[in-house]
Amino acid sequence: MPDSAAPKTSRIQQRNRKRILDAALDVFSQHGYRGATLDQIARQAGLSKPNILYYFNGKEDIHVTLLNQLMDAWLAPLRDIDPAGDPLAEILRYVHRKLDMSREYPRESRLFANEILQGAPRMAPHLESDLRPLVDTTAAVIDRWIAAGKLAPVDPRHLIFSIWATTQHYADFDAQVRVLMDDAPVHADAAAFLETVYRRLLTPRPPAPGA
Amino acid sequence: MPDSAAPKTSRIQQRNRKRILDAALDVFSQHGYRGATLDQIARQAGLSKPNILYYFNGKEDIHVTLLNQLMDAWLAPLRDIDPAGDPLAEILRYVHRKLDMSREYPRESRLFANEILQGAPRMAPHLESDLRPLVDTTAAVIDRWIAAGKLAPVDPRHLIFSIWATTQHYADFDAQVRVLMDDAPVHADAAAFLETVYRRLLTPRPPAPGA
DNA sequence: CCGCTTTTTTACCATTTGGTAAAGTTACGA
DNA sequence: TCGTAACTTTACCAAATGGTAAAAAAGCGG
Repeated sequence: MPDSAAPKTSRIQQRNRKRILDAALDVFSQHGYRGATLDQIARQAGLSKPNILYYFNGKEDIHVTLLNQLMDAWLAPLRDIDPAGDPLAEILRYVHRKLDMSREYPRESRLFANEILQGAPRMAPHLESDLRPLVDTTAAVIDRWIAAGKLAPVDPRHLIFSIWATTQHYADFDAQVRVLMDDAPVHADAAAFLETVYRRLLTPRPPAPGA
Repeated sequence: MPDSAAPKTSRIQQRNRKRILDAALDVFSQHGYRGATLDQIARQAGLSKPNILYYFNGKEDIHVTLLNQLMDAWLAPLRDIDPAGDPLAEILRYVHRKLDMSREYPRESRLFANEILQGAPRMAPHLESDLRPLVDTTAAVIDRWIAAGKLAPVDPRHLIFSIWATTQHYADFDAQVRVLMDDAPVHADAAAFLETVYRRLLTPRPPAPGA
């Protein structure tokens, strides 16, 4: 019976693992992997350090668990682009979802940013195995939309990069944005701005008549 | 004679300070402030740790020196936007210069990215005193251009953010870009893409005839 | 209520890290 | 070439950090 064994995770185990991961998300996203300490995570989680090491095999284990767990949620909006939908609407919806995630999950955004900034030492395999195929198929979808004249021609991969960059900027560089935008409705304005950017960029225009 | 004293910095002092700062740029940009160690910097610089502390007052001193020193170079392209020039050309030139800097000075880009990501603890004063006024005046220039009908209307601050985000992305998220763009001419393609983006976004179009 | 498993705490430890003291070495002007 | 100031090295620390051992304390099915 290697399969249907008893429920491996007790109530208390589930609660504490969740607490630890939430605290770790706070600390890792703020200080990066090497800057975060188990003591900080323990304090934030309201547990002792050895107790944390009862639930996880070490600092790296916590970090990797977080990364794996978040990867899916992070890529969901890209996965949800519907090849059968209206091209411009699909892209704009994607932009807005990514921007919303920047606002609602800034810790997750910064965790990834930190990891990529340092060369993705603990995430490279996932980029290759999860992200890359997803980007490949999405780029192919966009290329088909362009070929069908439904979108103005652009490089689909750089388009995706620009969407990531512009939306995540509001989470990752929040400290800077905040200095430059004292109490303006940043998120709403950003949404309007990005809507304009991608609408003007992608709206197909009829070929100039002539020749 | 508090002013025209003897040359404070000997040849050897200049050389070693430069070595240390260059090594520190390597290490800080790769691991972030807390992740960097004096031993790493020392090894990279080819000096002993105490010798490094002969030239700088401590780890933080090195970091702050780097940040201050780079701030100017980093903001130069923004400062060079000419209010009397052709609006679209000025913006596009700015975009290309920023993109070039991403390629030629990725360490500097990552150093700043790390600092901002962690809340700009050692740079907040500079953001307030240097960056903010510069962005304010640049935004005013762009607003005037828009009012004069030389650019399509957009929020100038979010425009600046988007330029920063899209150009620095290629340095800061290089690890990700590299996974997704195996041996394509990333920089050239990015330049063409961004040219298209900002040209389509900012080219003023005559108001639709009607009413 | 008992006995066994799961969870938590207490008390440590080895290594790393930023930093210092002080002795030694080198450069260089008089 | 000699003396002094600039520079470098050797030998250390104290604190912080990731991690462990083992005892104590809860939980919990019977």
